[in-house]
Amino acid sequence: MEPLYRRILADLTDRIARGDLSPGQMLPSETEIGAQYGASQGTARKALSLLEARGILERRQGRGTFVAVSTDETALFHFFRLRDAAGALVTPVLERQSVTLRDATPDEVALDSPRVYEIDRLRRIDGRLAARERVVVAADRFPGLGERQTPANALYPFYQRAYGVAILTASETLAPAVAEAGQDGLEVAAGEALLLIRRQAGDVAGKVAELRRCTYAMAELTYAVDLR
Amino acid sequence: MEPLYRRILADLTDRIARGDLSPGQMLPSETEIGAQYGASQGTARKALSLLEARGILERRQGRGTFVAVSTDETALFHFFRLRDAAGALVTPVLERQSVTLRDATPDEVALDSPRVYEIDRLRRIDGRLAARERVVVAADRFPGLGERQTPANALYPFYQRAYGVAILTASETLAPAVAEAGQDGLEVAAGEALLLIRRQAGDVAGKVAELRRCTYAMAELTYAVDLR
DNA sequence: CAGTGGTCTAGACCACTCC
DNA sequence: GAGTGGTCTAGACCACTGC
Repeated sequence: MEPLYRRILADLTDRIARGDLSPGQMLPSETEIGAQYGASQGTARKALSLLEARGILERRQGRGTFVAVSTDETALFHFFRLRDAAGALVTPVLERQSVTLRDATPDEVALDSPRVYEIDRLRRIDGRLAARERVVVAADRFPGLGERQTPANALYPFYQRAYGVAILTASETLAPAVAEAGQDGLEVAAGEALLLIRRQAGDVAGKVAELRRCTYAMAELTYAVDLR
Repeated sequence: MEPLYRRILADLTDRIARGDLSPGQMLPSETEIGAQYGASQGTARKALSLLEARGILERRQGRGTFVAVSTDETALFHFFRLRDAAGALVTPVLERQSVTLRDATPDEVALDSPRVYEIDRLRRIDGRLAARERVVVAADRFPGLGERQTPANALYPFYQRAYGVAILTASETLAPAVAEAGQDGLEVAAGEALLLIRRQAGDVAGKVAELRRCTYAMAELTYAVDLR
């Protein structure tokens, strides 16, 4: 028998993943949610606290409980790890990007979709073309992405705003490399150090929602991680 | 007024950090801990659950609550992120290591100690000298480290077993680099890709307990991270 | 079987936010 | 002042562990 708080947890997660509850929306009080599931306030509270710990909800004493909203700040803070020599956040500037609709390749099975959009972005760091990011998402989860205005900066707030897809987790694989001249369309010299990053990003329900392959020319840059 | 559960939390953390409660030791039951602090079982439970979430305690229904023990497995799982091309854990083999007692350098102020031990390790990956790790700890927290037998593999279980210092967190800074021939005493050719990693590792109380500077020759290797 | 943590309740009071 | 989450209690029953 599954504990009551787990059922509340699963049901709320599901409703948020389906878009039944949207970003920024206020939830009923603990007492009321408890009543809806035939549970006490304490049991509803347990589920709500767990959802808060996962970053799915935000709760504030005196205000209420809200579906967490992804902003440029939170997205950068969680998922953008490039820092300069002093440890300060680096902000690449978009040079150009293209969006293509195509068939998924075999190594994109995790997206579980035959058709995908690929967003290809070239960005400048300190004036130099030093970042190339190829982002792939399932076409059926992001319908009409090719016709939309895609944002110049963080994609995750856009995913949430336009499609209700909240990115909460990512697993990355990093490898250093030595550049060939002009590799990946970047302004890099042969023999320069590069950092190659592959990312799988997951949504509220833990499903893979995005894949990326990035190349960064790393003169003076570092990648910062916290392990727990 | 600080909430009761926070005082229990802080006090237990402190007792573990001081070595008053040692790794593997069983704690009293929830009810009894509550009684010791003049609190109910539910309040003690809240503190204990938080300590479990932080990895400081381990709790098991029917068995009891125990101070978490660092094993080779948990240490590798949390803090050793090198993987081979297939994503499997890489196991470097110790070639040789040396331990030196010396004055702390200015960039080691985080250790808050005038004297430090430096453990310098060279390790083989797939038969090649491909890993150099320089580990620095405060001499007064690890007395006699130079005279002890230091382990061939994971240091963190050793820190905990021998000195009661449990490593729970680490922030790392990664940078790719291009090797010079024989750099850092490794068997690397000029122009090969390297990964440089600096780490600050924190203990139960959040204090910096260890610094490391590592160099890895990365042919076919990757570094895996999970972001949340 | 006794003892542990895990779930759940019903109710109290406090701290904060907003009108 | 009304409504929210945050803390805390006392007690119940269940599920699991180990003797």
